[in-house]
Amino acid sequence: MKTRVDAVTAWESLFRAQVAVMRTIAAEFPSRDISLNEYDVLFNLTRQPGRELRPRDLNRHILLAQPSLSRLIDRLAGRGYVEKLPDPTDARGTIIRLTNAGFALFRRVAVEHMGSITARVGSRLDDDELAELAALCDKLRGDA
Amino acid sequence: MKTRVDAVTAWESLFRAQVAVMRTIAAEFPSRDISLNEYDVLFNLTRQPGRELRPRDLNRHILLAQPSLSRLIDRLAGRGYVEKLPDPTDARGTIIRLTNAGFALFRRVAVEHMGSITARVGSRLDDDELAELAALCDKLRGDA
DNA sequence: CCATTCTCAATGCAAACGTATCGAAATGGC
DNA sequence: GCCATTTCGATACGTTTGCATTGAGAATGG
Repeated sequence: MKTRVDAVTAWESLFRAQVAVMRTIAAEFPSRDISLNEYDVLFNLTRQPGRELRPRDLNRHILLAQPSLSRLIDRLAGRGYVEKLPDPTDARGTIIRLTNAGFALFRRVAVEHMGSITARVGSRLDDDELAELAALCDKLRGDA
Repeated sequence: MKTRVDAVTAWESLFRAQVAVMRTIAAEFPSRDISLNEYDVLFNLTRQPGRELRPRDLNRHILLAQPSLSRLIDRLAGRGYVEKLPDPTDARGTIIRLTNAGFALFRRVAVEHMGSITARVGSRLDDDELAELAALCDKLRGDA
């Protein structure tokens, strides 16, 4: 069956490309104040209205086990980059909100980080290819 | 500048797709004898003539720091899945060779693992899209 | 030919991770 | 309303990871 092989091949290519790009980007990642996973949490918070999200929802976007994310959030909170608020609609839950300090840190890091991405990704593919790649990956993710 | 934004967007899409697919695949990953990273090492060894490779070369394909890979290999060797041989052409180097037991384990795990990939990846994209995605990712990786 | 520099793999150590588990609160059936 | 089940986030504990460094051998160049 042809599709079986193609699916595995496509995943293999995507995975290796991710490894190759991630290696460059991680090596160039700025700031000793924050790790890539921590940055990713800040990034996801900036994309939400009010810059806040419950851990459970954050966890859907981030490749970390729930306890790991829980501790990562505690570390960010300890440094003042996020704050933990009680969820009025669910007494079990917590709301993680990006602080001004966290947003400032994000913006400072994001500029340089996006420069790395642009240099590494933008140099290999042209605009049409980038758009095509994004469309295929969005379809593959299937959150649409 | 349009390309800057597109490159970042494309990387974001690729990265999130990787997270989404990896989460499914990792959850379904078979066998408690081996982790995904360990499987990846075995996989890369099977792709080489003689099923052997030096740690340095393995490291290019795998997203792990050199000391982490070094210890991962030791663990695999301790369980008999790979063997460490002296490199006749470089007395510093070691050659990591997949054992028969390692190859048998790989094949046993690979069948089920590729089933997960096919189910998750193959169900969202058709054959043409899979081929297109693979081509773009290969170009992005740029090992060519 | 020797000194300097570089590369390969291993080790010490602290930080971060995953699995298993827990308490508390929400949900769903009866 | 009540008990069983599920969900949310936190904690315990062993494992894995990365950074810094080391030692040994290869390459360079004067």
